[in-house]
Amino acid sequence: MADISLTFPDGASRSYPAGITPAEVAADISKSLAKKAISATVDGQHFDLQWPIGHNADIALNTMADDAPALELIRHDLAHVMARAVQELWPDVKVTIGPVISNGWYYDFDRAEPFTPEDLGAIEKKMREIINLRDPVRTEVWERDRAIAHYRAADEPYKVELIEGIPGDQPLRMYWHGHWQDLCRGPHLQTTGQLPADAFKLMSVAGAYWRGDSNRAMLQRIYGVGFRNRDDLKAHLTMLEEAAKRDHRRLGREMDLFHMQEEAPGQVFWHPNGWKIYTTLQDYMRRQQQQGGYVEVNTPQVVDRKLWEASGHWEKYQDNMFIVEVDEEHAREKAINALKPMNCPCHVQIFNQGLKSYRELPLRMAEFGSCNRYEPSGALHGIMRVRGFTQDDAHIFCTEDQIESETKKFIDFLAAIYADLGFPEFKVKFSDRPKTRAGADDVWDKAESALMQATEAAGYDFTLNPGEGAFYGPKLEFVLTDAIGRDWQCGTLQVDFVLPERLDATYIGSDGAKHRPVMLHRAVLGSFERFIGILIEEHAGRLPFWLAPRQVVVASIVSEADEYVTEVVAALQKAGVRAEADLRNEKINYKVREHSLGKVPVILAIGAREVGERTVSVRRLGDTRTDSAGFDEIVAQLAAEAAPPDLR
RNA sequence: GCCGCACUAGCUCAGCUGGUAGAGCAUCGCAUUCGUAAUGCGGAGGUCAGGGGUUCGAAUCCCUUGUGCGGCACCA
Repeated sequence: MADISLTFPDGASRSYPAGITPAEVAADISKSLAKKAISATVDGQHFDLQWPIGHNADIALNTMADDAPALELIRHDLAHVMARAVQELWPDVKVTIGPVISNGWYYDFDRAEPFTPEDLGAIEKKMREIINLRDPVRTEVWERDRAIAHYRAADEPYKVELIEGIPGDQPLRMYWHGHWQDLCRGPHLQTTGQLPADAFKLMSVAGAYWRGDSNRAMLQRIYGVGFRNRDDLKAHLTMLEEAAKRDHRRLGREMDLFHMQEEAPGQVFWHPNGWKIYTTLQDYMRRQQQQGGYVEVNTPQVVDRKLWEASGHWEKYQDNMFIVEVDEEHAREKAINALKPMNCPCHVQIFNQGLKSYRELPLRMAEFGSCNRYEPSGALHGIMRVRGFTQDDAHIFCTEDQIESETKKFIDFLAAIYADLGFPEFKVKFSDRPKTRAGADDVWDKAESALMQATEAAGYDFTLNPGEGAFYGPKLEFVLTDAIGRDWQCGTLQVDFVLPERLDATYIGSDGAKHRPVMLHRAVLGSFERFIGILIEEHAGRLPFWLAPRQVVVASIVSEADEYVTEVVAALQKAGVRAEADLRNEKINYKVREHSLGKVPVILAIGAREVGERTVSVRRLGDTRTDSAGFDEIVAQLAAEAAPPDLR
């Protein structure tokens, strides 16, 4: 066989017979490397030690010291070991797929009985036993027919279906972890003995549809996390505990911001503290919109189905709308209405009043639109995913030529607001045409290219989300991440050539003829509910001073200070600071603890000394030090801090 | 919506295999005037999510409805 040349990371090259495996290369270099190696990187591809190398290539041998390959292999092999453990414990369980995900892996099984928490413990135990067997990992390439026949004989229908879905010319790779066999593209470790038996944990079991299709079988998915060593695992589990403390549902209760109850599932009862955040944010957004050239409107909640039929929403989203039927006792004819699930059709109605000139475009029409959607019960999540919410919604009516400049303008607008609100980083996703959609393909071509060009012109990278666009047009999504790493879409920008057509929106062009405007649907926060949920989690409840619902508590140390405390509170309130007095007959320790737990950013403690000096003792949240400040000084300072970022 | 799990005082939670409900914190009362993360004592507070069943007897077992939680699917 011809020789090939392999180039190592240090630049050195060696000649080997073609078809040599990385394992053999490692053995050629040293015995210890042969033992320590876990995989190779060949021309940038993660490569199994057993795979033959057929041509000249760059090669690096990986060990457990190499982060990315090590973690990928640990998690991938653990997925296989878990599936083997499950089938050893319950031989009738059918296996499906088990990919690596962030921090771990999952594997989907078909089993009649549900897996219990006790089962997870038994599986973990069996996994450790398997790891301790130090079984070799072996791989072979199989012919397709042989693989199908094998899985038919083994009564593994999901594997048969997987293979049938793989293009015929693609080789099928089998892996054995000891006696246990799985179809897998690899790569894998040399032996299960290379797995850390004390650095993984099975986390949960959950339902998951086969191939993500809600019409198909519901499988049982077991999630696991795996790391290189026990300390990393412990650090991960600690991080999860810390993240749970930031959960907006928990902080919402602890800070007395809002509650929800079963008589109104998916809808928020805002308490005074939470509503203060909401209105402060809304006031800020209203000022931003005025600066950004928007006009603000307000439209009806209960709207006849005829409008939703005209817009096309009735056909597609009827099941997700709150239907309001007017009783025949109240009306001559029974009318079917829906609570508005979005604002766009109503905004077009405003646009359609009177003739619009091209001189009025772009017309940016904003509404803090209160919407209701009957979201599936399983989708509800705290105040992040609700059935009643308010969007910072706007529709920009413009010409095709204005799409690019309006898009760029909007992205800049959004980025500045996110920065003000403490989110300098966000993800951008571009979603193109979905399978079911309105409008002709050439219109979609136009919309997609206009939006993409504008995004690039604005200087933002985006990831493509194929087929995820709205039914009327492509969209950009601006995504923020919550405390436990879940992504939430907040801002959006959607190009729409369809709705103006359906609702017959027109303007008079410079040529004196009627033309269709384009609509850009856009939101920055998305919904106030979701955005506030993310704000709470991002700051772990310790909101920036200007957004904090309770900014200052002035606490007396002795009752002789009460009068002066009241005077300080009044002065702060007059200066626009949300201040309150705590005159209760309690120790200062007690008050400091309580208000600290309540995430009040500033506590001013006042005892006999402060009364005498007309000063205050200042304690900032998260800081155990205290400072002394004069009366006028602290009022001026806190008033300045209380100003929203756009008014500083 | 689907799969699984859960629901006990305002909150966090205990209550073994069925024998008739408990703690801490919060609340209320009394005492305490205290220097930066819990002052002491006392009182009150629950149709054990709702409904149905099994049983001499159900917080506990079964069915059902609701809501929540973790995923999946969905997200105009």
